[in-house]
Amino acid sequence: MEKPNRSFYAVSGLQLARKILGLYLVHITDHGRLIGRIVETEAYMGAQDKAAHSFNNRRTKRTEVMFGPPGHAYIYLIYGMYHCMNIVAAETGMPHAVLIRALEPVEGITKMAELRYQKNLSDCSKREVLGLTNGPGKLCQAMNINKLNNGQDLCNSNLFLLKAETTLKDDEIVTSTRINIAYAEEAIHFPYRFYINSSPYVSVRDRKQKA
DNA sequence: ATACAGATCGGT
DNA sequence: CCGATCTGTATA
Repeated sequence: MEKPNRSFYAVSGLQLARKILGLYLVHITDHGRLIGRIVETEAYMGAQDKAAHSFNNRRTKRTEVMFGPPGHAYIYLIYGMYHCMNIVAAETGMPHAVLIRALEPVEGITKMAELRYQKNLSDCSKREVLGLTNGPGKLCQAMNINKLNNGQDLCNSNLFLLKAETTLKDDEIVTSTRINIAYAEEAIHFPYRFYINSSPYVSVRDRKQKA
């Protein structure tokens, strides 16, 4: 499997959100390789998107990475206790990003269980196994991703993507509105969330999904 | 210097 | 549904 190059990421947030579904997120840590397959994403479209931290080109210490070149990690602390990971999209100066909302655990699952629950994978219930990475905060905990990874270059660090062997068909993907953005006015209704319909690791399913 | 809300999660 | 927990951001 192959690592995407910089130009892979130099597309709009919407395009990238769809494009990275099914790809693998890899984190090489001191305790081994942690790998998950991306099964749910959300696009944040920068200046024009009221749900985005970079809405209206708000440029602060926190949002700065999103204004940089594509293919870097934007990671922030949410609610004082969890982290969320995004991948910066689009060209430099255009602060698009893609939030990774859910993974299917692939490698290092035992370690993920320790990081999430401080216990052995074999002692986890089925519910706990499904809860390993089915949410943006959960997957960061399981993958040992935190603010220290903010700004890392996915083209040149221990945190990166790998392309999948197979590509997904459009009818395997559900498009829906984004989660927990009630403050975002008209953007509440934008169809900027994507997930693999067959995956049991999706965080929230759409009530009336078409595909 | 102060106020306040948040791209979440787990327990009730 | 509620509370945890704390930083980023805006306002002054």
